Amino acid sequence: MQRTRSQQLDAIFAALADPTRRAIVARLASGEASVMELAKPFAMSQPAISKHLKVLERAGLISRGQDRQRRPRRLEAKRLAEATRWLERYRRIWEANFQRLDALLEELKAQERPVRRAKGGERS
Amino acid sequence: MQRTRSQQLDAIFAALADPTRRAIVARLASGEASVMELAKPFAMSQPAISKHLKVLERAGLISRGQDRQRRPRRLEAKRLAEATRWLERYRRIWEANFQRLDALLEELKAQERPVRRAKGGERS
DNA sequence: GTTATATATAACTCTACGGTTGTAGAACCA
DNA sequence: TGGTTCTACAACCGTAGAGTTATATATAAC
Repeated sequence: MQRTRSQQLDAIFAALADPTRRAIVARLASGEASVMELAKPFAMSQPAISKHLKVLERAGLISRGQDRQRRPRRLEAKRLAEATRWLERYRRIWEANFQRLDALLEELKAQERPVRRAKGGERS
Repeated sequence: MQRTRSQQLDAIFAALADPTRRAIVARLASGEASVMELAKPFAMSQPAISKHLKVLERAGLISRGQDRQRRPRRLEAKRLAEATRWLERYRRIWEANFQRLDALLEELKAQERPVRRAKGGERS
């Protein structure tokens, strides 16, 4: 059902907005693990963990392997990178603007010209 | 009420898991804006936008200024950086492990020694 | 075959979220 | 003063999320 890029980001960020799921990601960063192994550290039922894994999987953050009855999960770094890219982008833009703003304020201060915004509310 | 670092990450990622809020962040990356200005592009009531702004604010991603009746919002790049740091961390670790795994597989293949996992399930 | 282990699914509860409308309050304008 | 503009708040509704227990499926072991 072809998800848009925006829907992908929805899924990725939503998946990471839960401490249990972030802990799972952290755990998987040091190697693949079965559902049981992943469940062990948490005071939570196995189905609950399976649900969390499903969320992470739908977000593309992890994938399922196969080893006998086990279905070990592993990280998919691509999607982590995708989220990172989104964040980095706006952080950079904003930081650039911040420096521009600094420069602008210096300029205005030098000119001693107070600015009153017009009703139309034009944005730079 | 002193939020833990984990709760902060909860709030940040949850805030970014909504397309409207990401669009608002994108908009604010190019300069501060009033609630009305932020609401304009969306087919959504003003209170809805105010709610979204509250979510972003609770996550520390934006802050409120004051200009007459307006309460212009601006980005707080610090928190974007915080989320980025979390993501980067596990992406890097995993990528490092991925390369180690490659090396390990080469090694195993060279030795032609099939490994059967013992019952205890020790993790490397 | 039976039994055990590992995982997934179903059905349910409870709460949080994203939207609505209506209204209140604060700052400006005439 | 009265009216307009901008924002916030309250109450409500529908749906999705995170957990539960119970059960089903799949692979393995005996």
